[in-house]
Amino acid sequence: MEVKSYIEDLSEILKAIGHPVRLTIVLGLAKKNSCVKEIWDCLGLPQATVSQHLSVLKNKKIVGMRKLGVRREYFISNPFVEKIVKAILLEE
Amino acid sequence: MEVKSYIEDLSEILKAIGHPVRLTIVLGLAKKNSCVKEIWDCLGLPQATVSQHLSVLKNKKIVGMRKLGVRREYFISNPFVEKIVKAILLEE
DNA sequence: ATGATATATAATAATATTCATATATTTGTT
DNA sequence: AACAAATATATGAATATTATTATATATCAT
Repeated sequence: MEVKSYIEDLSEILKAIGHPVRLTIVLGLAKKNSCVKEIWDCLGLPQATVSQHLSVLKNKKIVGMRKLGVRREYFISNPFVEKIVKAILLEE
Repeated sequence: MEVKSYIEDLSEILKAIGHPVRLTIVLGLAKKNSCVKEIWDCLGLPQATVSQHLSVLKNKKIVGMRKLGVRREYFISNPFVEKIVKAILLEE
């Protein structure tokens, strides 16, 4: 099991949200928790693409997931990312 | 000349600092403006590697540069990145 | 002008990321 | 049990990133 430094962890988080689709997903989740279908309907992207990006975010513990029947509801679960999101939303 | 959306610009910035070496450089610059030699002495990395990473940061307008004789002094020039750096330094 | 120091750039091989397509799983409904 | 809907995973080709090595440029001192 690999051990990562604080800097490595942080840079992986920044890199994960440093992708236009994933950043859009995260900013969207900041406004409203959503299931996959809502996200790809909204972004006009293939379902698999959205699932793949969500999976990246989930692996880095940036988002969490709740099962609601067949649906999966995603939400931001990382306080540092929430801070960044707030900084972005203030800038707009 | 390519036109980029706000989200694309932001995600490129996050991606640029989402690399362990570049994040280390940026966090270091937040404490003290430095020239290239100080940075690679300090990080134990080849000079070319540091120059290349600085060049990535410069292209994204994350850092600026001042000539001081043979030396080049780098400094953070992006307010959004400064906000993120502050958020990180508060977390430690 | 020559040499030394600091930095930048070019070229490239190794590696990682991305997106699309196809397929598999899971859950609810009939 | 069979089907449909929502989501996840596997595979692979195209592309991008990374680190290394070698070379080039710029500035200062002699």
